[in-house]
Amino acid sequence: VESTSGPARPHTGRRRNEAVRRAILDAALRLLAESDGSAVTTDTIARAAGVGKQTLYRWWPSKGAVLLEAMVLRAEAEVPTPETGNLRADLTVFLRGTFTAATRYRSLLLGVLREALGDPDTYVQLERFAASRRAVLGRILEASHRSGGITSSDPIDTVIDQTFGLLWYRLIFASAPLDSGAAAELVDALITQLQPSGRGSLPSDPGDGRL
Amino acid sequence: VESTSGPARPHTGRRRNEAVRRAILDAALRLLAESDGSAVTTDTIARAAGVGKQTLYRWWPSKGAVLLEAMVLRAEAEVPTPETGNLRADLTVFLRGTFTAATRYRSLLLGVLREALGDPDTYVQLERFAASRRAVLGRILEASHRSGGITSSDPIDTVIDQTFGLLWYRLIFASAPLDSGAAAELVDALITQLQPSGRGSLPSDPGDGRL
Amino acid sequence: VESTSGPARPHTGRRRNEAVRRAILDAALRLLAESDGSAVTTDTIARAAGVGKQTLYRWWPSKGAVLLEAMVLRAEAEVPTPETGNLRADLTVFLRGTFTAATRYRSLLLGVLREALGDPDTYVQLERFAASRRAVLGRILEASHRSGGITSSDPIDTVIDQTFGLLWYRLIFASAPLDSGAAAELVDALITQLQPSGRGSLPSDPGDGRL
Amino acid sequence: VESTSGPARPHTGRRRNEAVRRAILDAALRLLAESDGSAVTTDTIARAAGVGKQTLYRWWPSKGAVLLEAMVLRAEAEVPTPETGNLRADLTVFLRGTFTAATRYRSLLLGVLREALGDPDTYVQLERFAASRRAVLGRILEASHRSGGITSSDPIDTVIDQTFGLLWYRLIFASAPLDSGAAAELVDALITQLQPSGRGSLPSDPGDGRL
DNA sequence: CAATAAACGAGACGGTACGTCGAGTCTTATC
DNA sequence: GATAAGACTCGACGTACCGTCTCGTTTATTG
Repeated sequence: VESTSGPARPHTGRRRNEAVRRAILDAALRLLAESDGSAVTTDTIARAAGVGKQTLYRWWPSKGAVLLEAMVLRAEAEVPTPETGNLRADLTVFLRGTFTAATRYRSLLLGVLREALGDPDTYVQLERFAASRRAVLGRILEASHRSGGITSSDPIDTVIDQTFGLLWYRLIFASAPLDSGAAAELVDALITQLQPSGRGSLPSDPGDGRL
Repeated sequence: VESTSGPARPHTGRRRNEAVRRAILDAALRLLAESDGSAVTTDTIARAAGVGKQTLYRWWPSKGAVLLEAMVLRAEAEVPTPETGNLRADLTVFLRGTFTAATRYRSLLLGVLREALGDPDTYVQLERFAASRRAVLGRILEASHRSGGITSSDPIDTVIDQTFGLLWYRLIFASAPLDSGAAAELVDALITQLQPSGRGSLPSDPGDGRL
Repeated sequence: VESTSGPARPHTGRRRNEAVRRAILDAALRLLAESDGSAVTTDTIARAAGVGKQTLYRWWPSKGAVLLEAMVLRAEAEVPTPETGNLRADLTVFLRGTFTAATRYRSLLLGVLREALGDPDTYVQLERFAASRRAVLGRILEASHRSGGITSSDPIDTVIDQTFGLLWYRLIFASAPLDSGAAAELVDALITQLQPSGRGSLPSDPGDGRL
Repeated sequence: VESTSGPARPHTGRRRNEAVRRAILDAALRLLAESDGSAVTTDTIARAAGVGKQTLYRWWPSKGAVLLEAMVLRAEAEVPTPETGNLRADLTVFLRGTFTAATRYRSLLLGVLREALGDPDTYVQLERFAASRRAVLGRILEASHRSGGITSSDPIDTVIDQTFGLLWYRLIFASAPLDSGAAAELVDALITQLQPSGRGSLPSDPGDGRL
């Protein structure tokens, strides 16, 4: 009933079954959680969802896209984006939530990453997702900046990339846990870093000749 | 039988032929550099190296392992590990070198990462490599610590993971370049972060400011 | 959800493409006819048939099985099994047809034999085929026997094995042609052999004492 | 600088080790007897003989040639070639011996056959061997012929091919045993066949239609 | 008794074919 | 017309075996 001019053919054919979409996303998620990741094939996803493979490809362009959508859905559902204006508080909430969710969906994220590294389309999508996450963090940092104590704005990109970098790095290499302690430490570090350098010395970087 | 990698490589028996090993590693490197990464198959590596596929599998357990060894070799050859004791100088040299090499061998690194995410053996090896890189940076940071200026030592792991995290994150997502400017910015950030939390700039305070 | 009363699920999904089956069999046949036999690989068969290798292995367990089925098909299509009751006539028609077909498909038959000697599955199938051919000839001989002139029935197995033995022997070693002349000679020989021994002499085996 | 008067340098260096030759032949034989034939590779033969692979290829041109020589050796050692002039006796001894030996070395013979079907050189050698065996049988048949009772000589080739055909056919397909009983039956059959046609006894028609 | 030459055990090597696995497309029958 | 089942094409993977090549050693012949 979406035409404003009243279609003679109100609707032909079966509609897209929303339950099927959820089943596929859930199956992908579940398989990634349960198995080692090498068992997540298009066939197994389809079978686990009780779905034909073609249905999968009718709605997503590739396997990676399915994983990606599952990931985005999780990210949006689980990660808070509080903007109270209090830098330390906002940052803590955001990072704690992000780290927790990332840890829970580690194999999902790494599965998506793997796909993205092999498939340009998925890569672009994942890049977009990463950019949107950066934007969220950027907004938190800038909000605090505007509302108060922070004057340095140039190195914000570095700070952001350090943050998500640490996140992905620990996801990949598991060099240390991504728990609340890690979040707290990182919050301190970022705040220190963003404050005006106590030393009067400004890093006099004269421009680096970017390509 | 056109070995694209140069001179007649005499075919030694009984002992492992070192020239063959080099030819394979070189071919893997070259293919990753020249092509989009999807063209790097075991067949193409073997053919480019003028080598039978079996020889490849005689010495490496999988394709990923070959890429990995090529990567480790590059890392060791290209990245300096200066330990003069001057934190800022050492850090700058190390990060600049690391960033430059990583950028040059981006497709190699990402190729290895992709393989590692799909093959447990390769993953373990890559993890080991990452740990050894962390150790190098750790030694630089701790050396400076012992030799003077810095007293805070607890959050070193966070600093290290932030550093390599930023490196890998930018390799993957290309959110910003990994050039000398980035290195310089990061050096400042890390030093700030490692200094005593006294914003009143009192390095005499041995407290570490952790909450 | 297993029904105890047979297949509740008659058939779902795409059906086997008969054209593909024919294409594979034809390609195998053609390649064996055209080339020296060493060029008949699974890859070339699949490529010549315009088919993925996987399809080949979906329906046949090995390369030999494909050749075998091609052979059986030819045998059934080309060799007449006349049973008029007239021994000499029936035998002549059968042997002439068999010899002609065998000669035409010599490389096919030898290719199958080679595969069978290396692969137990193919061997079993070939054995079955040989048995069915023996049965056909056996029926001809026994039909004539029942309908008339021949009384000796015991040595029929020997006669049969001599016949197919000569066929295979000449296919393999090409010691003499397998033409109509050869068929005629063999017919005479077999009829003579099956008739009651004109001499009253029984072969008195003296025993030679060898193990 | 080749002397026309033979080699000025009669022999330098180590001589061929006869024990090695035997070890290789024995190993080939043993492996064929023990295993299913697919386990008889150049590597396993060499290893079983305690010999380097190169030694094998120093003296034989291919794997098939090794098997072939083992076979010929066995044939010469085991099969008697009696020529007393008594057709029935000679034939019985010859066939009994041949059948017994062939049965004992079945896997050897079939292994050789398999190699020959894939390797032209081995094929030629095997063909030569088969021809020499035919010649032996031919001499027995002709000797008897010359010495007396048999007048028909033209179909000797058919008789010979029927005989060895039955031998190989039963080796391959195991349709019936190759024991003394089989030999006795075959002797009767061949003698009957070679005698002047006992029924109407009209040897007056010499035309057989062969080209 | 050295120097030389060949045979030898070992096993790395180049190459060809094999049979398997997964991605994404196409077809059939059903709902 | 959307769906479940599953057959299809394509291409990469890792393995097996062949026959060649070289190493380092042993054994015989020659100077």
